[in-house]
Amino acid sequence: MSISKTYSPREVEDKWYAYWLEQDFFSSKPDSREPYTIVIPPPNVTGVLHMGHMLNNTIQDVLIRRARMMGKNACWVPGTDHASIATEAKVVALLKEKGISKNDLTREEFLSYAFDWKEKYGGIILEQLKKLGASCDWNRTRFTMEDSMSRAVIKVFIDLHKKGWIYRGVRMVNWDPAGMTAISDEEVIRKEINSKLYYIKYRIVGADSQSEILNQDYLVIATTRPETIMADAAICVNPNDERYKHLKGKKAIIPLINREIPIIGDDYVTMDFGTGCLKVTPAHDLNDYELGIKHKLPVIDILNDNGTLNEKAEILIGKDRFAARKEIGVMLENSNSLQKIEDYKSQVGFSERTDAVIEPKLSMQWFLKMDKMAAPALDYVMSGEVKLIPDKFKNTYKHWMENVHDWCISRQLWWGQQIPAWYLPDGTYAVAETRDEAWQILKNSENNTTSYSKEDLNQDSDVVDTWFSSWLWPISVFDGFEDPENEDINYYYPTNDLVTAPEILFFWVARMIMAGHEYRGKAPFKNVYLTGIVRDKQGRKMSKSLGNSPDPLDLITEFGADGVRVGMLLCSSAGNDVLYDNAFVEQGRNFSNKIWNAFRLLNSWTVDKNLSSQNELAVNWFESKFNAELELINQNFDQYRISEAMMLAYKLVWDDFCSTYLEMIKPGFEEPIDAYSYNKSIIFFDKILKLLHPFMPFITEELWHQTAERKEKECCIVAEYPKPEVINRQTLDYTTLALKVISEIRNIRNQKQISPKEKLALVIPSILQNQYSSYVEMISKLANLSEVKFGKNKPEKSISFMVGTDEFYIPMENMQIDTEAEKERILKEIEYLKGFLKSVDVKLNNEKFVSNAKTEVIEIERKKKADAESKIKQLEQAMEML
RNA sequence: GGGAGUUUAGCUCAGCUGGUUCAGAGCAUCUGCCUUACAAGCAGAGGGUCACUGGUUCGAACCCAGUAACUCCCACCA
Repeated sequence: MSISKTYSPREVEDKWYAYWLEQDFFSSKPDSREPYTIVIPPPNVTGVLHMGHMLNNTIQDVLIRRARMMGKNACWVPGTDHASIATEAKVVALLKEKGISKNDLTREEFLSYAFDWKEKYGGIILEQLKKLGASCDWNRTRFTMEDSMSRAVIKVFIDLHKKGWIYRGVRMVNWDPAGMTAISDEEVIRKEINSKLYYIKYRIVGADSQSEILNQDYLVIATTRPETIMADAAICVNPNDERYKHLKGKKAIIPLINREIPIIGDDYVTMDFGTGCLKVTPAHDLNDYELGIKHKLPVIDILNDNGTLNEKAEILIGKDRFAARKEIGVMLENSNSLQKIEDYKSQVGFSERTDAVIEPKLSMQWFLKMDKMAAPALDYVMSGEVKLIPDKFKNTYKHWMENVHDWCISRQLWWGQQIPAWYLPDGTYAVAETRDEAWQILKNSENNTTSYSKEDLNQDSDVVDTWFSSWLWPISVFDGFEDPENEDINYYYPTNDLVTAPEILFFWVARMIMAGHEYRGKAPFKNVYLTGIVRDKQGRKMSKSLGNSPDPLDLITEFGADGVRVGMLLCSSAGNDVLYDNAFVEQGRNFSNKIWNAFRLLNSWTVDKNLSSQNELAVNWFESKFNAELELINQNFDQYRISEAMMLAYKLVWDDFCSTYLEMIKPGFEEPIDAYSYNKSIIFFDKILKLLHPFMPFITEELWHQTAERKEKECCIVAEYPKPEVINRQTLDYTTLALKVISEIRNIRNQKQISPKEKLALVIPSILQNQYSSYVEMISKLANLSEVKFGKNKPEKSISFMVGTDEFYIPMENMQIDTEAEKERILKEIEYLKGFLKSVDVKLNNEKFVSNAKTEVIEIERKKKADAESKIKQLEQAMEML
């Protein structure tokens, strides 16, 4: 049977994924084993897989598969997030295409459309994860808006309200005019924008308009938002500002609408910024709002929820705020109220979900007090009970937790958990799960409800922030709210590792810790592995809009899931951004191919049972090598240096197993191999497959079944992860030196342009006879030698090379030896060594060094000196011979 | 404006407690090879003033101070 020269992943991947599912290998139930649990950061239900997911989920799958093989009860809980703003926006857009406006629908109708849509397109991303090989327990798939999880959200809301941590209040919120909802501070992305600073003249009431001194006639105010002048409530100057002292108590007139406003003083105003005059617009700026409260100014809100101007603006009613800004500029110009326009850079907030410019807006919202919850959540991380990997994020975390703001949790949307607050027409309200309970609460309260009936109650039309459901995720996926003592939650909680992006450290990670502490008394996980952001070669974040992101599924088709996984791991150390390049994935594919071909070689051998066992040295060496590397790999895993662990495995397989071990034992063309070597090699390969399985699940499973007859259910995915065994350090050291000798000989071949086919001879210094006698065969084979001798002197016609402090010779009787070149090479070497020796001598002659340095260090220096001297001596002898 | 981080080979990054695993790895590059597992390969080789300037030390990529560039987070200067 001939096997393809290249590995073709496609059928292999589908076949094994289906088989794993069929055998139920991913599913987990509580038992006596130690649990190892990961909850997936739930992707948006409407999302499609992007490179960030690939990285994130590859890491999770590596961790979970390794834990499974190490005998733990591995449970990876998948699911999706309802992502209220993003999903609602998509549904609204879809309805719009059908000619349906959200405003024309009832809440129920809209939600029914939304659920239909979710049923149809939701969860595509989970199907995509399967292509990557994700070994989630799909029976446990959850959705943040399914009934039971929603009930948990409502329960928590009511509980926190009872505790007095949830409150309702008028606040300046970040209003997203595109999403038509308030969003939290964390969802606002600030960007520096090139804008214009408009210098607008406000006439002063009572000033002599004929006055020759223009400056007394009007004030000039610098603003980036001229469209809000109609909402001005005052003009504010610094009371210490000499320029404006005379204006105290006077009034100014808003241009265009000619409304009078007072001129007030407050030292909030910086004198040297702009003109030193500030227009106070309480409805549209947070500072102005606070200034307005202090000076009891009216709030004039001139904007509709969608960002257009309303009738209070008096002019430009119905125009969008940005259109209005332009028009006002022109209008001010025409009415001679504009002094000048300057270019200006300012920080503007954008909605994370819709990218609309945020409008500060006063509105009634629900808030969650954060101070009480933040304190313990900070402790978990600072004490190391929850470890952030890498720990540089500790600082950022601390800073945020110490300056945390109350969390605006209400959203003016329909897609989400509706806030369990019930209002009477007079504005009194109760927080309760049902209308009946709310009615009971209100009846029992001191409020007078006699004039109302239960039917007069209206539920708050807002929903809670999506994060208000996802912060419960590690508990709610195990039904820990509805049934706090159930078997699952007690077994799986707290989970082990969380793998997520640093971007949502506060949105999500910090809040999960808060919820975990509040409702389980324990943080929800022990380690948080923070991946970087996947960027393109130029360092730009990969995004759909830039079109710089490859489609992960295309990559999987082209390079195989294993190749893509390896590629992602190769370019990603924890917490560092990933500069993605297809070259990494290619490297991953090539690695798959390498493993495939190692198998082809093993598979091609015929075993001769009558042959005595050979290659014992090679076998012993690789055994030790494997164990030594396995130890290192495990150490790296323990430190979550997964990329490093991957690279070590890569080198072990490619360099040590393929390039070295297999070449050592490979029989000649069409010759059989002895049973000992063959069986050992199969055992090694088997271990290698297991070692690689967490990184490359598909190819390893495939080959695992090809290398031996396997019983039903006997699969690599559930095989026991190799354990480090005996390491013979001497074998490792001696072999390393022998390999060095081989490499030197090959190098000389290259330099002297001697064909690898031409056999050479080698003279090994006789003092090394003990060390090298068992290596003669191996060296001869790998360096293609005809004869190896032990000797004291340099053969007359020969080339020499050094390994360590020993000089080896390759006799070259038939070859032309360029004596001059050889001399020159040796001289150069001697010169270098002498320089080196000098620097060592300086050190050793330095009394301070000898008296201060550790004895080991001094010993090392002495050895360096001795080695260098011995090398020089040998080289000088060689010179004489020439 | 405040804070954190980064800067080591052409690229991506290791380098742990200051000293032989100290200047490393992978990729890329160059040279020679279609050698009966693999050209998605094999065998070799060449790449670095460890951002810069000082300091501490017998000894600094590593510790300290300053400078520069970049990145991220936080923040209400119109």
